[in-house]
Amino acid sequence: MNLHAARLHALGSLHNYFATPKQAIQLTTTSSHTSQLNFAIMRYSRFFAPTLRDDPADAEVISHKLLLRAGFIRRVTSGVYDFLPMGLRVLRKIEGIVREEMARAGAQELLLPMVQPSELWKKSGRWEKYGNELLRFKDRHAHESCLGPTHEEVICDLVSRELRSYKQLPMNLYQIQSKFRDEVRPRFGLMRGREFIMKDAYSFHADEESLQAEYENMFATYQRIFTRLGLKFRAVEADTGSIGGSQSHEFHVLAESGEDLIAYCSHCDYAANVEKGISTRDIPSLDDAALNVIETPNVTSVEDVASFLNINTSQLLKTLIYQVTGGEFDGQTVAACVYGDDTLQEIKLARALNANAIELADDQALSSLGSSKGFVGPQGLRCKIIMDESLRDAVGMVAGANKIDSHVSGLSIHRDVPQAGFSDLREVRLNDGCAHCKEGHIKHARGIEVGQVFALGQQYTKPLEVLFQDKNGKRATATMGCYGIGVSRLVAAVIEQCNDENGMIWPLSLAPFQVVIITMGKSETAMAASEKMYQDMSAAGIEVLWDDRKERPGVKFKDAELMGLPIHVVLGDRGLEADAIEIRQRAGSKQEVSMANVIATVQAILAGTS
RNA sequence: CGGGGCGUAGCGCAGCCUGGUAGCGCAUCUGGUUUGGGACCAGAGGGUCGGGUGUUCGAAUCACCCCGCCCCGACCA
Repeated sequence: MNLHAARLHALGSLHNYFATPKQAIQLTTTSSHTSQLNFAIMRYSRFFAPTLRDDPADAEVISHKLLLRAGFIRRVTSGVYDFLPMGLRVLRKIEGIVREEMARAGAQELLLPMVQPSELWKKSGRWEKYGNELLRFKDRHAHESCLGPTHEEVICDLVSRELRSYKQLPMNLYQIQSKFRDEVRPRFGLMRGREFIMKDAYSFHADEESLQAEYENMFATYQRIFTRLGLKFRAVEADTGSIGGSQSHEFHVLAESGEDLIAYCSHCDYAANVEKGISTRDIPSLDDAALNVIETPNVTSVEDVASFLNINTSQLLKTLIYQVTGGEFDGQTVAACVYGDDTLQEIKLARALNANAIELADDQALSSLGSSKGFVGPQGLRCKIIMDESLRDAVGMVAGANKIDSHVSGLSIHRDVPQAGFSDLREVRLNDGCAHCKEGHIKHARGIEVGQVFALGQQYTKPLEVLFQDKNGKRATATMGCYGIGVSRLVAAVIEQCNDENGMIWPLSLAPFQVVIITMGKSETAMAASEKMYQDMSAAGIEVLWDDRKERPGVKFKDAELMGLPIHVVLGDRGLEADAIEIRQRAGSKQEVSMANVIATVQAILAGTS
């Protein structure tokens, strides 16, 4: 039989397997372990899971290293990966849990296209606003399209065409699908890919209360999902970013390698992304004084000015000039001020200005404002000036004099910068006071963002005209929420939390296989006992991989541990003769049981009763 | 986009400075000895040295350009 014919034959068996499992089991029991292609038995010797002994040189974080080493993924190009069978199995497990919980929450699954026409994005205004992350292209008819980074436009288009009555609302539709975002800097393997798999849900409502209820429903659903995935996580208040809307929470898996910084209160349950978090700071009490110009030759940075004048950095006013793109101040420069010992949070500033993007202005822009780099102050600047709330009543401050080698002292915001606007601009600092409970102080943690929920309101439903007839027979615009989970990112996030020096450690709910049978040696008895064990376990509904390779024991143990398979059943002549079969758990423990008790023991472990 | 680094066999690397047509470990294949924690011996296969141009009798090596990848920053569901 040539290879092609063998494949057809094997596929025939596979077909039978799906049609009648029992029959397939009979088919496989008749086959010996010398058969060339047997798709029904998960034999490691035939399984596509190429493991590596060394860490690949271009992997930095542990999840990326382990995913590559264990043969779960391979890189195709920057930020784009193949999922090999092992990786796909984990991905499917995660998807399964997400699907179960979304179904429980009352959401319905559908599938939207990845290729989207520019028209919809122009309607929502994001064709211009979304930036370079949106991969745009033209088809053969020169029609502009993009790869979907998210699906608000498409879902609104669909729903707008089918929604008639308030009686159809609320509804929550979701999909699990590939997204493409042309990230500036993809990194860390599955953690920040350009193409990635996301569960995105969109809910539509007749009113705000209904949206609030669904927001809470999804919030609770996310908590259940991440709990079932065995993760240590935290829900935090979040900026709404390019998705927009009025309210948002992010769900973060706590991990050192996380790209996000989370601020949380030591006392109450307040937690927020630093992009959004608020806190209280000590306001220095300074005496009001007259404005006075002082010579500060070559002294430019906050630290240098403070030490030159022998004052605290909190007495200084830090003024930063930004070039704004989009919004009311499009194309203009804007000055932003915080206390000298604070950091300006640029996302907050962009948000306060309703800008698409902000960028620190260059020296030229400074001089055209009549100022000079290193000596910028707000007084007399001919541009929009926005200050952090904490500066509202500040007096006696030191600021740049907008003149080389000069600063001013005695600056009073009310008196000297009366036109200033105020907004929350400062980044929360470690040990700041908690603005919510007023008792605790701010602490920091690193997180991997794996989910986010948004109350969008009518931001998309208005421009895309998602309309319905309300109770009174009047036309109304639907209210919307959206809810995302980074499914492929979760694969990495779980590994970041669950690993040791030998490799991954999958929780039972996510493991690519629950059990691996490790056959020691190649004696006929060990092979036959292993194959029978494989059959019996499969029949008992256990997901099992049989390591039938002609490898030495150490190699098999190392690979099983690297791949993090939870239960290892070791079958060798020694154990078989003594009727003491070793069962090891990847998480640590091991025991020996008689052959007759192996399956019951494994089932007890799987049921969590052992 | 700014800064730094890298690109030589499937993986990890040496060779480059000082030009002479490629090497090591692991992996793979064959044979043998092994077999409860990444074995050993013998043999073999596999590389247009990221690509192009130039300098040169001769380029992995020197010069220039391009491409790709990684890290830090900027940016970002």
